[in-house]
Amino acid sequence: MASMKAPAASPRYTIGRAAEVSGVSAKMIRHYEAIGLIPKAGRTAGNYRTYGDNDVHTLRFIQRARTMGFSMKQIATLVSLWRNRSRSSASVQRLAREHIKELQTKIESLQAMVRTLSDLADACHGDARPDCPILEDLARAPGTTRRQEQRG
Amino acid sequence: MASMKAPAASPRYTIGRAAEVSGVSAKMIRHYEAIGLIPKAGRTAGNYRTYGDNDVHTLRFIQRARTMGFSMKQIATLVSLWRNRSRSSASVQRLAREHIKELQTKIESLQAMVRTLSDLADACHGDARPDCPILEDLARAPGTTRRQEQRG
DNA sequence: GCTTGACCTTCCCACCGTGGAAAGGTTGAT
DNA sequence: ATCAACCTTTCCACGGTGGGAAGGTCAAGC
Repeated sequence: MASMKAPAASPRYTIGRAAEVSGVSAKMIRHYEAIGLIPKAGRTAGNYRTYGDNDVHTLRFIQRARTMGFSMKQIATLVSLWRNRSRSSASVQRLAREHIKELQTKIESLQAMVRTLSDLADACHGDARPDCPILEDLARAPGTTRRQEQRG
Repeated sequence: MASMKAPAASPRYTIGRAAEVSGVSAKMIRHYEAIGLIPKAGRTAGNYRTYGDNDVHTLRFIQRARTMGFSMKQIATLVSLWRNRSRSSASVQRLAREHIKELQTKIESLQAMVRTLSDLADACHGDARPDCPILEDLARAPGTTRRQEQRG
């Protein structure tokens, strides 16, 4: 490796810098290390953690996976798949599709809540009087006839 | 109605029975009491908590509000509005509409995740080869820094 | 009586993901 | 030498829920 302009065996970042450039807070970087999601960082003589470009790259990967709503556990798998050059794209796709299903399930249950609440809020006259279908519904005994609430 | 309405002065439930009929676990009933969401339960001579019909009714109210996705804080407000006979239906409606907005925001962000992931999963051939647009996307730097080409 | 087992009590620990804060050490610049 | 900005570890909190330990209570059976 006699390359002159070489990226200098990757610059070292402190945790604060790594946080800045990766978008993961210093707090969370330490946490990820503690739970074994990322390897233990190297240390300076003064016991400061140091990070290189590839560490930062990993952190960005994790960060982006978080914005996609993957759990820590799923991310651990994703990271190891990412690192494993002999992975199959099928395994990654499977994980993604499973996560999509989870997301859709969550979306549906939230939508059901919205439907119910919207109906109730619409039925509520919303003035100074105390009568309120929303409270009446919440107070209703289970088993009472309900209108819509269930998709389909 | 001058006659006695109750054949028995409101049956008393143990926490386990109250949990059964309200759908709130005994664990959570104690928790709700601890955080002041419900008043401290009465006790028997043997220090057991006792609950009456109205307590159970409140628990069911809380339970139903949970299934609608209201937070504990919102539920605390709802319960007090429910108890307060001079509330305005407008205040309840406002709370509900705010919650609906929160739910919709959450739904939208989940839907964005689904969209992104679905696109990526569709673009992934999903076979034994390691090439995978999903990982490539997660690894992609937001700024630029496209150092480590993952098979361009 | 006494034992058994189901129930209750309190208390502490865990999860996930994140942030806050205390109390101290290191670094780099003045 | 001092000061500010950074780093270190450790503990605590949130929302909500569950698990379990160690002990008390109660109703039933023998």
